Amino acid sequence: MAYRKDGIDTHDKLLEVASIVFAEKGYRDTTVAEICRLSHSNVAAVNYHFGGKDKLYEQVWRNAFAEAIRVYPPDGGLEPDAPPSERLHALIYSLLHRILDDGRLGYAGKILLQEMADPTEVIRRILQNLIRPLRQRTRGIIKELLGPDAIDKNIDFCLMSVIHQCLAMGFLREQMHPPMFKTKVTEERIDDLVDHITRFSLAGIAATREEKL
Amino acid sequence: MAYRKDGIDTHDKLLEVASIVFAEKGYRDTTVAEICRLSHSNVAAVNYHFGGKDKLYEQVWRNAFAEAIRVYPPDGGLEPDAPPSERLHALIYSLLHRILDDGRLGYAGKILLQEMADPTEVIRRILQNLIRPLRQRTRGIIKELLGPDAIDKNIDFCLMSVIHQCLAMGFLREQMHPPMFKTKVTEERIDDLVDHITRFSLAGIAATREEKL
Amino acid sequence: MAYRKDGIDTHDKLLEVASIVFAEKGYRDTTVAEICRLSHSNVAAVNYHFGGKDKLYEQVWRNAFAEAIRVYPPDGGLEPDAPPSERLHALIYSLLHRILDDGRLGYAGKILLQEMADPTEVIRRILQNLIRPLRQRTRGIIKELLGPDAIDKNIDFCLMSVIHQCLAMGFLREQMHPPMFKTKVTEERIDDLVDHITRFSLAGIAATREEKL
Amino acid sequence: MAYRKDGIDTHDKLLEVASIVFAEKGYRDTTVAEICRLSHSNVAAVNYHFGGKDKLYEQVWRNAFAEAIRVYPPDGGLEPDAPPSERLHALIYSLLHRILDDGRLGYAGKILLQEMADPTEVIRRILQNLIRPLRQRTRGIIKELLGPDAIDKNIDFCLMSVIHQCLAMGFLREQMHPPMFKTKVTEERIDDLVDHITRFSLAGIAATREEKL
DNA sequence: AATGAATGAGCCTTCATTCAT
DNA sequence: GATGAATGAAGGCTCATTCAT
Repeated sequence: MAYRKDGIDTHDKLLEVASIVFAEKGYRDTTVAEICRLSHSNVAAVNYHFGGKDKLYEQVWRNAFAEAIRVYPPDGGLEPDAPPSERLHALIYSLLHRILDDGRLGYAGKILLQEMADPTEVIRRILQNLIRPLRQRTRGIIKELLGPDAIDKNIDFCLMSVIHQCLAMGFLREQMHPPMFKTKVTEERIDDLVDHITRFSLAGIAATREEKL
Repeated sequence: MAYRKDGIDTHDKLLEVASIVFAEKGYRDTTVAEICRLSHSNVAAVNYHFGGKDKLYEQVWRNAFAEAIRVYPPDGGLEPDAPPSERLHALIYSLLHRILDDGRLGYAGKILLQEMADPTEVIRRILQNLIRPLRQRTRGIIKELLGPDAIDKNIDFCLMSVIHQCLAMGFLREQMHPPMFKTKVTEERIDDLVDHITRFSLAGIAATREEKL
Repeated sequence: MAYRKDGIDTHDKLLEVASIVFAEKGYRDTTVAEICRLSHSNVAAVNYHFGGKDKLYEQVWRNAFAEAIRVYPPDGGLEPDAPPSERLHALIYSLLHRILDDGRLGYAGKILLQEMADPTEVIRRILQNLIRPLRQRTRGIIKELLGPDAIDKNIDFCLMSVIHQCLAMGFLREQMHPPMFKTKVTEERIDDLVDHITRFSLAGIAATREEKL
Repeated sequence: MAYRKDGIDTHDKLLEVASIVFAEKGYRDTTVAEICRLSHSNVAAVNYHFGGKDKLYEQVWRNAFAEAIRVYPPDGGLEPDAPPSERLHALIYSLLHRILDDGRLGYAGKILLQEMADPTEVIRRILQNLIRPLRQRTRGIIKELLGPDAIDKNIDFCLMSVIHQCLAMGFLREQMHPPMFKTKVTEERIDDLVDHITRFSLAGIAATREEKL
């Protein structure tokens, strides 16, 4: 009985189901039994195929992140020598879509946020490795926008402002939305939001730059 | 010291310990047994004094929020007719301090963020009731800054930008710090950050306003 | 603070409340805390006044039985030399009313039945002591009706038939009523039932007597 | 013998032990731990195989009832057009044996009575579904014996008299025996009791019939 | 390669009772 | 005489993991 009825092997099915369940409930609230049940596998399957709940989670997470990067690359197809304002726009575009575009990314965005909010020890190291390039790229753009005299502290503060505007959308979207905003961020309006954050941030960055002169 | 004169000691000790443990581990990972052990109480103490783990959690949360509001009131002592830019500064000041100032607030900030990241059903209702006034206040300031012709969508987007810059500091501070920023936000530098976010945001808001003209 | 607001002392109030709660839920499902709460006493009151849950229960039971006997004495006011058929009627009358007449007896009947269905070790001894006289009286009447040649086995069988018709009313009234019978035995109809059981039993006894001739 | 080839052994052993323990102590006083211990199983075994204490209890109860009906079918092998007095005899025979014949039925009778005396919410529904046919059958026989002019009230009263004579045997056998009767109802004498109840009841029914003329 | 029965540690909660006041 | 805070034993249940097949 090596083959499944649906032609997907147990390993992949587990991974697929686990992505959904982990994304919705988080690591701690997800039970191995539920994943196996939804995968039409037996309860030992997770341990058999992945060596434990934590290992499965790590694998799910790697897949999610890789997929997010693949679909929405940070450069957005731009040449490295494009104007920094355009590169910032591309970066915000990719970051926001990764987080909010459930439709295309499956559960990658949700898992990313879940993990950031309540990090598992297993994942900390991966997170850092994967995020470092993103940080460097964004930092470079902001540094360019601020000019050669920019001090580290200001760069970091602007970096925070830009990135936090994007990331917080994921965290707070569901919790805060009904009570917080009148405008619901549907997938169709993500691009509006991208434009807003870009414009808002470019002005903000410029303002802190003038300050330094 | 098996028996005490009144239950206040045990009650308060339980609450204090619970604040710490809940803040550090979150609701789900905290065990009643641990709280009782650290409080030098019996395992039944939580049920006796609070009626259950969830009730204790709710109480901890209420205390944390009340304390945060008390120490850092949203108006920051400003008159209601102060200039909107000053009121925005005061608001960002109080919000950021509530979130980041562990020293003065104890565990209020951590618990607030924990709950936002991984909301418990118990808390949703409270959260909304308590946050609504804050949102209204902020929204009012931004509307003032944007002028009478501002459309809801733009107001909401600016509201997001401002609030998210602040809130995300809490979520991401620990997780992101080492890999993300060179500058560590110590308590001494919170005020720098407040100034930055205010300046950044005022410029951002102004930029989206010009757009609409 | 020796006196209560309502002028009933704690001891009696506990007893009264306990009668109700024990009758409704049985010994095991009744909690000391509930009795004390309904009595507006503190949780230690039961232990303080009665020495424990079991002791309180025993007291409640004694009261219930004594009250039942007092209100409906087994002889029904008849002279000992009344015709046996009348004395049987009086006995069935008193037994059935004790069991079914909640209105007048308070919870005596319910407790009696509760205990018979699921006897507590504490109570067994009391039950036997109190029931023995009743059994003897009933046995005497039936023996008279069966005549001098009656054998013990027949006397016992008729005794069972008569008593079980009455007692089972209590056990099965609530459980069996809706599904079992179209006729609901309200308090107004108890006397009809008394007449029925008397007539039914007299004929039954007579029939077994003829058999022996 | 920690692991078994299939779960049937453990499952059945659990069921068997549970039947005994539930029958002897009732639902509330039976602990899952005891059942597991006596079954040489782990404490989690009940939850694994049955989904909880209540589910196990329901299963035990279903088995007990099914077995009782199987061994002593209500018609006792009689044709439906047999004389009503014979059908009544068959019905009393099967009912009484179900209740009293521990030897053949295992613990079916005890559980049946336990549940009737102290009904669990879980079981109420089942009880009614299973007992309804029995009631209808008995009611039909009595109606036949009473003749076409019988009124509902009289039918119900006779139905009570017949059924209660049988059922009460189960409830009261152990509690009442020593103090109540000289004759112990051993299994050998059940048939004597069946004959007695049948004769007693036929005469009783006839007596109430004459009354109506 | 895969299964599923079985495990045991751990969790939250209930409750009768105790004890210092 | 009365209180109520505190206790600890016990109960049912969950869940990731193990192991014999």
